[in-house]
Amino acid sequence: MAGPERNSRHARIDYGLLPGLIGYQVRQAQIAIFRDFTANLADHDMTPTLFGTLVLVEANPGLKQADLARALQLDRSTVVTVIDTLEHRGLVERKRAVDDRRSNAVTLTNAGERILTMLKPLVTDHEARLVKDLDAGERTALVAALGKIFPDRR
Amino acid sequence: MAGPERNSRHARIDYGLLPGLIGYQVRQAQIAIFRDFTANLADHDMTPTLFGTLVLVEANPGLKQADLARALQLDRSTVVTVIDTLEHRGLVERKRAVDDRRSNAVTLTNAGERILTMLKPLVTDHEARLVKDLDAGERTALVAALGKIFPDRR
DNA sequence: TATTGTTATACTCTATAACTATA
DNA sequence: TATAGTTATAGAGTATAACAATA
Repeated sequence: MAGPERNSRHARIDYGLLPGLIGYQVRQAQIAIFRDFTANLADHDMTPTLFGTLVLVEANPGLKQADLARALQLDRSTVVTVIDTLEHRGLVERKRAVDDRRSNAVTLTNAGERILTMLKPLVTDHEARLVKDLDAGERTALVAALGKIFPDRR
Repeated sequence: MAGPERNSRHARIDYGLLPGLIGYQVRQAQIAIFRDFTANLADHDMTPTLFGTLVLVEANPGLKQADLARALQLDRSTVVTVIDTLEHRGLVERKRAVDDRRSNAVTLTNAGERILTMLKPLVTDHEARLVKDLDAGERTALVAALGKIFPDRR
């Protein structure tokens, strides 16, 4: 067949102004990232939010749920569900905070520490796939630029 | 006030390895972007997916639903819901495609054209807020780098 | 045989509102 | 009065599986 048609059997479409929009690019990237993350960690039934929670609890033993909510931009009620999930799996524990008895101090269990040790290399592999087409400078610039997009982080 | 304490009454937490992860940064940015987008376009009850669909249909009159699904990384069944929503609002129309009678050719209505003309400046404002702390070079680099993260786009 | 659109269905993630206990 | 955690509930967005029509 002559003419400008491409090899793909799918229509070649015009993305209009979308490719120039940060919002569009971030959204599309996030869909791809989430798929790769969950596929790569499927054996551990792990999502980015659950993993991030484990990392934050490890880095801040006794972290309070409200602080976790602020850190991950989640509602307090959503954090209850997240901690419930991890607690049911035996990966974290809630204890009443000594300095403020309204709060829970969340800590990793030994099992939680072990899982996190296993997960980190998998996440490193996942990240390596994401940035495989970026050089070191592009990668650093990307992280820095993204960080400036949500300046409401404390 | 002396000392390194900050003004915030909230705990200052250690983000551990999260800030270095592309996946984390993209996710946090996306949450912030989605909130700003929907707040800014609340009067039009518009989401990024609905807006993106209008843009793609405008740029590709007669676009087929399956192509839209590929372009936005959505399932075909999800696209049915998206087009239903826009059709019920009178912004797009489905017609049977002449070249392939399995497919629908989706087009903007006049109302859809008008709405899109109104929305574009609002999205431009939204985008300007997102990148307000980035210079032009950072902005260009960010778009390019994000585009390389989901290379499965056709 | 494969693809398109559709339907029915269910799942995940998230938020809102109201409650309680503490501060 | 305000905040932390919880519960019940609901909504948005998404996908899976099965189907009819068409290629």
